[in-house]
Amino acid sequence: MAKLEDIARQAGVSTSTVSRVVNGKKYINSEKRAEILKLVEENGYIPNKAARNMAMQRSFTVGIVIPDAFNIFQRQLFSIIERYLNSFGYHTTFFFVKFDSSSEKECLNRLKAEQIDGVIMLHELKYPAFYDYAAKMSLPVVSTLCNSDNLPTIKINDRLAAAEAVNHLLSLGHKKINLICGSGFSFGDERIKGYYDALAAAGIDRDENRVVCVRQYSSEFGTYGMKELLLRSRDFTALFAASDEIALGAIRVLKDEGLRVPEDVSVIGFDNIESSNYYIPRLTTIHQPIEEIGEQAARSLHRRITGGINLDSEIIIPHKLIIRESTRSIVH
Amino acid sequence: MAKLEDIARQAGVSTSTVSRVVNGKKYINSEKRAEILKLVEENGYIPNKAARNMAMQRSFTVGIVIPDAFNIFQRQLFSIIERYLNSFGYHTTFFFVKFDSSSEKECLNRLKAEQIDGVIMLHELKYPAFYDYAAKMSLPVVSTLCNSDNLPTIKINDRLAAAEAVNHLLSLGHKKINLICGSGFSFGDERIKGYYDALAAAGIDRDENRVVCVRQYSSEFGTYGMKELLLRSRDFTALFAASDEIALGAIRVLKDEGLRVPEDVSVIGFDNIESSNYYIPRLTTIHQPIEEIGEQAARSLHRRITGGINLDSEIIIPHKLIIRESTRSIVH
DNA sequence: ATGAAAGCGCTAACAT
DNA sequence: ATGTTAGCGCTTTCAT
Repeated sequence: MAKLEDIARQAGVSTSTVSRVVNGKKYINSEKRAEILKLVEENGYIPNKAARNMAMQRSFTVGIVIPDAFNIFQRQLFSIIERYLNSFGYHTTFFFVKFDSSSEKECLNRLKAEQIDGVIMLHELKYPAFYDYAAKMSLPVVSTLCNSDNLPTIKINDRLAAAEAVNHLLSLGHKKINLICGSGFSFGDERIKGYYDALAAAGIDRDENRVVCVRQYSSEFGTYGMKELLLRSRDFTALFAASDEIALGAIRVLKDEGLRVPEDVSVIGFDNIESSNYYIPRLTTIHQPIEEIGEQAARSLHRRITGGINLDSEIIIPHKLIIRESTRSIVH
Repeated sequence: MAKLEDIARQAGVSTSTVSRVVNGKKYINSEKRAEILKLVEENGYIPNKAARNMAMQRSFTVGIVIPDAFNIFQRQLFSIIERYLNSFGYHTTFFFVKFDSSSEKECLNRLKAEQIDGVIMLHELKYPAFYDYAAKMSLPVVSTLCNSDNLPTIKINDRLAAAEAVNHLLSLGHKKINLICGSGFSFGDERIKGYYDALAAAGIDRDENRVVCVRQYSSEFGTYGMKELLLRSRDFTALFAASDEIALGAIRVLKDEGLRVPEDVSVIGFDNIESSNYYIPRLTTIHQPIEEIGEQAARSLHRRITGGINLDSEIIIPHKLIIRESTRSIVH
């Protein structure tokens, strides 16, 4: 591969001059600049990233930390973030991390090895050393969807959104409302709180038998949750699922048990993944404005990296209730 | 951050010795080794990746090229590949590429900038310079799911699989079988061929009015395809969708038009994505053994990078017909 | 406006 | 078994 020196030799100038031209610095004779640019083009010259990283002590790349077992919604978000980061001039590197400490440690090691400019968390790491290191290096970190360690965060208000989902069910006349939630992320706890908030406001007693927590936010775990709930009691008319995928799994089980949605039980999901609009029945859900969340996350990190001032420590993106076919008025 | 030199100074040895220890080289005094390892641990020392890349002229990372607008199935595959590459000791970097030449060029530039060890293609680039460069640099490249430029490839036999899907429909008594296919990838063409193969073998005339091609393999585009087909004629009893996501979109439209699946029309998909088993009705489909495809792709690339000999230029992974609820015998 | 030279952190050939 | 030394390809201060 052609390198800076090759171009310099061909142009009869020093490597510094070529470097300046390539990096768009000022104070360059414009004829020389044109000549060098031409040579760069002809040779298909692209600067070596490792060398540049080394010299500049930074990498122009940001890390995205995501759970190894991520669901459709998270997958969608991370490619959106990637796109925006790119538009701000960053490369992206992904840190897939499992729910165990050796995996989290591995993640920290990569942070040390690569001289990353900043990181976006779609995952809540437990490993304190990670945050310590980031703090020590004053490495900008923002959190999105979830939040850990009081990082600056870009997300919807999960608690309010969950309450709104339950209020929708309540407004339809439902009183016996089950909840299947996922675990492992703080937004799960928030959604549970929102569920209880709405019920309390409606004067309905807290009943923990109506709540089940599953390990993942996937359809598979949705089926487990629903089966468990069915085992406990058949006396319910509505279900709030903490993700659309959980909802789809749950509806599947309901159907297999001879219960119709929405005739016998109303189901509301959360996220508004693409397929919820193609499901039968179309899923009523809470829309998370994923495009905007991704954009704000990338933008916020960019501001921090470039030393922006007056930064919000929390950006709340407005969610929205999407009423479709899986919920309806209770029949008395 | 601690660097090699710091450790060397503390241990009272040269940097080469520390380097040897860190890289697990032989011929080291075992006491010194222990001492150095202890220091490495205490200092939380992790080698700088850029420096190592530079010195070794390689990066221990492999690039994965994927379409910017990738569907659920491709997303699932790429995280599987990432996992296997990791187990072989590679880092992974993703090249999201759009269907335009500037994006493909950008992809080539990154290939030049980073000293990538090899690449796995989940996408078919048109840009010849990409392949030229890879050839010139003798950069190992393998293709999976799709195939371009006669790269070594790991995939199912799409043509046979499609024929098998159609044969399943045929065996159920269907004769008027529509096809919604996607475009942009060679496997789409293969599946169309397989569709015609099966029909021809059954003595059914080729009828291009039964075939529609959409731009993406998503549910959204599935709805477009189905609407178009419905516009042309209602005289059909079965549909072969070239992806599960297309199938879901199509079934949605069918249902909206008052056509029941499978009572009025049988639908078979392709891929066997997770949600096809939770859909209502559960989707009959062709299973692509995604885990195995990912593993073989990573393994094959690894062998090429490490200079393996006698490498297959094509690995065909066996697919499987999964019969569920969306297809049934025709009612006469 | 341009060049010379030092240095980023590591590896590896060579010497001992 | 270990140290010395010369790069890897780039950026950047310091001169001029």
